[in-house]
Amino acid sequence: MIKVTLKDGTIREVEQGTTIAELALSISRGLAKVAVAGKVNDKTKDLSYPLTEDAAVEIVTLDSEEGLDVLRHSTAHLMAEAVGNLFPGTKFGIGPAIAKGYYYDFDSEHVFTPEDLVSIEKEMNRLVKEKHSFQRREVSRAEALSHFGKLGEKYKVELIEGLPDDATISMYTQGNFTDLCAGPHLPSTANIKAFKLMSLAGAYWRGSEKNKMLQRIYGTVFAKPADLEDHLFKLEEAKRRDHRKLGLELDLFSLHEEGPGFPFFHPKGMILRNALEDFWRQEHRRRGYQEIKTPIILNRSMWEQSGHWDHYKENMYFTEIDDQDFCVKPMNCPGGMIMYKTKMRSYRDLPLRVGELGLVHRHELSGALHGLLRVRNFTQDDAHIFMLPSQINEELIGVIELVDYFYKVFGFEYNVELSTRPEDSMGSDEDWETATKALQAALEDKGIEYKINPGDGAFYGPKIDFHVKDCLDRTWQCGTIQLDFQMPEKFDLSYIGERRSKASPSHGSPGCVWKY
RNA sequence: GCCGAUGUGGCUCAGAGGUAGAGCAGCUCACUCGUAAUGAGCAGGUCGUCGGUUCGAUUCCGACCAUCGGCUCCA
Repeated sequence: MIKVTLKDGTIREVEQGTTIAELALSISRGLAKVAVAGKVNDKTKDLSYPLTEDAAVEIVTLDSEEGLDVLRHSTAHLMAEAVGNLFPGTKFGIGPAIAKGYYYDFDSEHVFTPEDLVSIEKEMNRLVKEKHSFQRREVSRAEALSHFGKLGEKYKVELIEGLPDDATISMYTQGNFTDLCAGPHLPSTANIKAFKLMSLAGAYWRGSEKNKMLQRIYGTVFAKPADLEDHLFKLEEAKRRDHRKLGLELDLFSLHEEGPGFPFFHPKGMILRNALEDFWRQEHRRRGYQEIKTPIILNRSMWEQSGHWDHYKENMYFTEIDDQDFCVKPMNCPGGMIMYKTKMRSYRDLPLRVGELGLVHRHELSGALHGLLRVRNFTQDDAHIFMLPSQINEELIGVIELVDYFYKVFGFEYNVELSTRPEDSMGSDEDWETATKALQAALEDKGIEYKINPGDGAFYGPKIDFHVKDCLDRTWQCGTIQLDFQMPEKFDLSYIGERRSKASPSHGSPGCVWKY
């Protein structure tokens, strides 16, 4: 007999080899019915997993996000099987569970159409009726490679090769479809009761535009039909709240072929903008910010000095004045640097908090444009904080609180990422290290959960990115807090220190708490 | 940029190889009924752009432009 500690803390004695499904049944019939997987010492396992030693076990049900993830992932496999049946020769990419559903990437000669989704859905229904069980099998690396190698599943082979040496490699089979997968899965396809295929999209293998573009099919799935309907209804409701639709109906703004990504603000839209700006000014004034305005066009040599010419050129627009090259600003910081240098600064002046509502232009990829959320010009409510090294932490925390305050006022949900040094960047490793640590420290002091986004920092410094959610739960990178030691150095900024020594201030650039 | 879809009057959409319609909005007149749409009438489109096929294209083909859904939420 072994001892199993349940979620509520009770300890149960069961025979060695008892599966999680049997354990669930021994607890209650109702629980066994909704159980989809188990967690053994915090590791998710199939219901068929036999318990061999004392452990903490939790039954995962469809009432939880974890349970739904199992359902979603299994449905992805189901869809892959259907696609494989209908379109022989299809190669399989990955098919993870995502929020509210799942997707699967396929490499197929056949170009999928919306009509195909209907037939794939039918095939899925057929497979559900056949009640195929999901069978797990653990295999050696060599066996896995040979299995998928023989089938010409090059993406699977690539995945296997990328697995860590000590990884347990497992494959799941249902019906005549076998996939490389860590699991866990539902006991059977029969447990999939409420799904719908949603859309088709192109997606680069592993998200890199250097790789081949695969065809992605998105699907959604829920525990029961009522939940699915509820979700579809909410999607419809969200569409009605799409800012692009509202912008048109309420006569707030418009977009035109004459200027893709360059929005026109109408009188009513300006009323909103002005109200936002009033609020922005009020809150910044309260926090010790002064306001400036710097030019939209500055000469090339300045952009060479700032590093933009070398690191940001592909996103910039250019013009010529009196036979000299000029650039349209993609960022406000260099203007702020020039402003700083207009007079001698003392350490007593620091921190110097300066805000700017600056109109910036950036060349975004045509396919990325989206209403007012991804545009080619926008007013960025930028700020430049010039500060002593000793003031960094406090200032960063102040900015984090400011961003949080603004988002809370408008009811935005957001998540936070820490973006680190990109390949194409400038400055010493030490500076990057210091700056990244400082941002990290500020986040940790505030107790904010964040995830690291490697290589996505600005070319001159790491940043904290705030991703806000839209009505369809899509996230958009909005606010960002950057800490850079590069600009002050490039522009030779200085202040007179306590001992009359000259030193270079640090520059924090809390860009766009919002942008519009 | 890449994959797929779409592109018809201000808006929402229908339509077919032979030179285009509906509703709403707009304008005029009447009604005055008070808070999303009363009646009658009028006006409004080189059917995204440019080429090609054809006796003829907005409808077929191609290119381009724009818009929409996506482009790691990692086996």
